[in-house]
Amino acid sequence: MARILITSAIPYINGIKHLGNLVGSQLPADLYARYMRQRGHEVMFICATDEHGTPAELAATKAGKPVEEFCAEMHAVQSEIADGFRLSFDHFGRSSSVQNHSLTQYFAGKLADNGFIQEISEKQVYSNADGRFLPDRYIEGTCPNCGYDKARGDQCENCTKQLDPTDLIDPRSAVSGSTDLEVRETKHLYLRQSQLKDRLDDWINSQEGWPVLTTSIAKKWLHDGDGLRDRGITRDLNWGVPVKRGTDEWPGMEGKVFYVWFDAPIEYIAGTAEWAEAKGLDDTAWRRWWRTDEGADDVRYVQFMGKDNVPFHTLSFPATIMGSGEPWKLVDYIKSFNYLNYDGGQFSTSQGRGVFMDQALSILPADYWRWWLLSHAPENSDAEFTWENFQSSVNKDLADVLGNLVSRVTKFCRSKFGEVVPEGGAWAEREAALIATLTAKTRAYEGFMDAMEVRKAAAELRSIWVAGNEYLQEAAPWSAFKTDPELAAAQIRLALNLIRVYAVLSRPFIPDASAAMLAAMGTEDDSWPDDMTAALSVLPAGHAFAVPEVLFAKITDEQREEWQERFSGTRD
RNA sequence: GGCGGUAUAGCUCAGUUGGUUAGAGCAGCGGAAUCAUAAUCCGCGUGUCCGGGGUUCAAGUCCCUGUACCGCCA
Repeated sequence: MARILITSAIPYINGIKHLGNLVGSQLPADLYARYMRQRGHEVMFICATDEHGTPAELAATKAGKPVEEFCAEMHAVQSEIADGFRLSFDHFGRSSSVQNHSLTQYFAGKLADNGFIQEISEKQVYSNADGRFLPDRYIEGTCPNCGYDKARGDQCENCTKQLDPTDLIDPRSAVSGSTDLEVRETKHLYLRQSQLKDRLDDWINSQEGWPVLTTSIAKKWLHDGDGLRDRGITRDLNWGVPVKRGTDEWPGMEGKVFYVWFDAPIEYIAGTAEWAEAKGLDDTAWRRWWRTDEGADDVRYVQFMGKDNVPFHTLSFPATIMGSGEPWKLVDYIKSFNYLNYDGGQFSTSQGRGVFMDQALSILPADYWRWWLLSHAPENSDAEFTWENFQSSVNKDLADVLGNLVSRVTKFCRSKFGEVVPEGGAWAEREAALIATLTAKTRAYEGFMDAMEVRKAAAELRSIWVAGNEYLQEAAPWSAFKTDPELAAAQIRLALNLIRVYAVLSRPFIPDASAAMLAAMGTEDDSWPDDMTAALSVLPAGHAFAVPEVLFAKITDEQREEWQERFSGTRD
């Protein structure tokens, strides 16, 4: 039994995430966590909301609420939706937790002690009307290059020229529209990542089998231009982790907070601490997952994220860990994903384009989405969601291949033998051949799941379902019943057991249907089929079962067209 | 502009360190069966592997170059 620590990139608090966000981190992480638990490993699966930063403050203002209240509400909303998708987090934390405050301050202190923090004075735009410094992209004005009047302080969206806020003509606050702006001198802390460049480079190069997407992005940032740059880790904001050096005040940093990207990954650790507190456990309970000198030396740590998050997880966060000079657990494997597009374009949170998590659950059960998203996960390149593809995949795979198999077996048995596993007869060559096939396919499936080859695992699982239909078609118990009822009984006894095996194997992908299948079979035996022959004998003759409701209703053309129309525009 | 990714059957995609007649699912066509959510099973693919060069006994698979689309640029 191994110990596996799994984290999913933490979603930003500012609103409900879309399906592209889900498939890029939380969902594959959940697949892996569920699978590893089923295989008997000790799993710690942590996720959280990423709550700090300017967008959260502005969203709270727009909602007319204090930012703390806004975040608490949105955390509850996101938590409920995660439950709806059956995301099996051991803990769904918050980056605004007291644990994260103290750990973030702790790491900053250690980094400063070891010389990896530098104080730099810089000039930033301050808005008197808003009473705050404005990040570059919250300053608007006329582009000096093309004359576009809604250019942002970081870049003109019209002519794509990179800008400095001070370049803008007639600059104004994007928050209030005020032109009462001034440039002020302010001091910030920088993480000297450049000092750790060689260590990071060696570490990345020593990794075997990481996705190309992960290493290529990391190397680009390490070697592009002047190499890895230092990054500012503080901001002039109210909402965030106050800048402290460990537990001490940090002279000159009064009223400032750590920048969101610095405290967010630390929340993986803090979230585990939150888990311990919620469970009423002491610090040793979470430290054994994170301190290699306190029991974490045998932990395998796997992170899941979309490609936009790769730089932080391959460089910035490891720099924080390494720079601390302490034996905190570094990630062992980074599984990264490309983007999921929506019907010819991008999913867009700001434009409300695509299907959002709450909307998805309002029209179909979680299993439909889980199956489609995972079996089409954007592993090797960007993938695309279309309603036609979704409808045909779900109908064919779930309703026809799996759902119908359960139906035909249970209903046939009920009509010929009643709702109990029939007795009599014996397996023959055909059954031996099926067991050999299922054994080989199950081993292949395990291999793909171990390797986090999500699409391939889904394809293999599907082929395992298909093997059941192939067997039934060949064995044809409906024919055998007429001439040799004992043989038909043996075949159906196997087929009923097959349903239980399928429930177990399918659970990481479609947990609700899996539970329904086990319930219908009247068993709580969810042991993994290490030995297929034994696994297909778990339900003995005489065991009662029930014919379940239709597991997966098909998506009709009318539904598809309606949803296609409903989600084509923008969200309210 | 710089960097990165992707371009394979009508559609969605696999193709390991270069090596037998380039594969899968879906859709389509033909057939079997009738237990089942008209579900299942079997059979059927002459694809300039984006274009053009090159390396090699051998390239979808490596190198150069062109084109298209996508993303990132702290």
